[in-house]
Amino acid sequence: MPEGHTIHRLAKDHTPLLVGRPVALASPQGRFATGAELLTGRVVERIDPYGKHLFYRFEGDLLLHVHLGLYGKWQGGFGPAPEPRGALRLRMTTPEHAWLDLRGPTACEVMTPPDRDAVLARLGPDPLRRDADPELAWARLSRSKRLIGELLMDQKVLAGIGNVYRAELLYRAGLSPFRPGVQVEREVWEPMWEDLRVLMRAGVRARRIVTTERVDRDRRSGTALRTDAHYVYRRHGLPCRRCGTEVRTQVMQQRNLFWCPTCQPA
DNA sequence: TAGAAATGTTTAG
DNA sequence: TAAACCTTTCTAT
Repeated sequence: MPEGHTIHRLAKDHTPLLVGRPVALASPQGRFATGAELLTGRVVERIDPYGKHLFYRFEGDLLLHVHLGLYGKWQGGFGPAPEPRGALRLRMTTPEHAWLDLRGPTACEVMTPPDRDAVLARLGPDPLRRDADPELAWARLSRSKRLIGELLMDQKVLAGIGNVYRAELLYRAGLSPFRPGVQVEREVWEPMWEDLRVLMRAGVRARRIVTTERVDRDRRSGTALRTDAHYVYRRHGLPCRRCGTEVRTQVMQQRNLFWCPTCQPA
């Protein structure tokens, strides 16, 4: 689930539930017990998504920082919350009887504004944010000898992109993951940035990553085909949707990379 | 029941 | 570069 589109979706979903309300926090698992106690009863002032990070600002200049990591998950509902099962890091409840459960995050911690600024300082522009400066990404990308497939995963270059968007963005651009950043032309990169914004915004709306035209069509007709959502991601060994060449995979930047050697020539 | 994998990041060596 | 960490889910035995 959690690339940047998920984080922005969560901020949109949680804002009407939490902002302006005093929230009760509990940590049935116990690992966030102290933080939950510190924040309980405070009003949530706003929720800011940035890359893969979520910041819930509480009154009193305190922030709840959440990073879902690889398998963190939020679930929620209205009415009586279910009996806590398994490892439940955090449960938030509102006076209106909305509840939100957080499991498995990499980060769930209380922060001060300077702490948050330190986190933001490590992030490049987030394509989903209006205030994103694409020149910053270009500056870091175009001066690096590292491979474009590595650079796209670096949150200091671009914040919010993950392994699915990396593979799909490169495929749609017809660009080899093995091209060094310094050898990516500006005329190639600029449309990629725009495409990434389009894809990630679509991901926020659809609540999942959809990069293929076929799925766009199917969604319009109300019959989304889950298996057709991607061009290359996790399609290792299957024929490329456009040319039929076998999609390849190899670990790059600690994650499985997928690409079509014909559509993305080295 | 065990093991692997998953849309991620940090720390150790 | 490798390992650790957080949790769930699916597959194999």
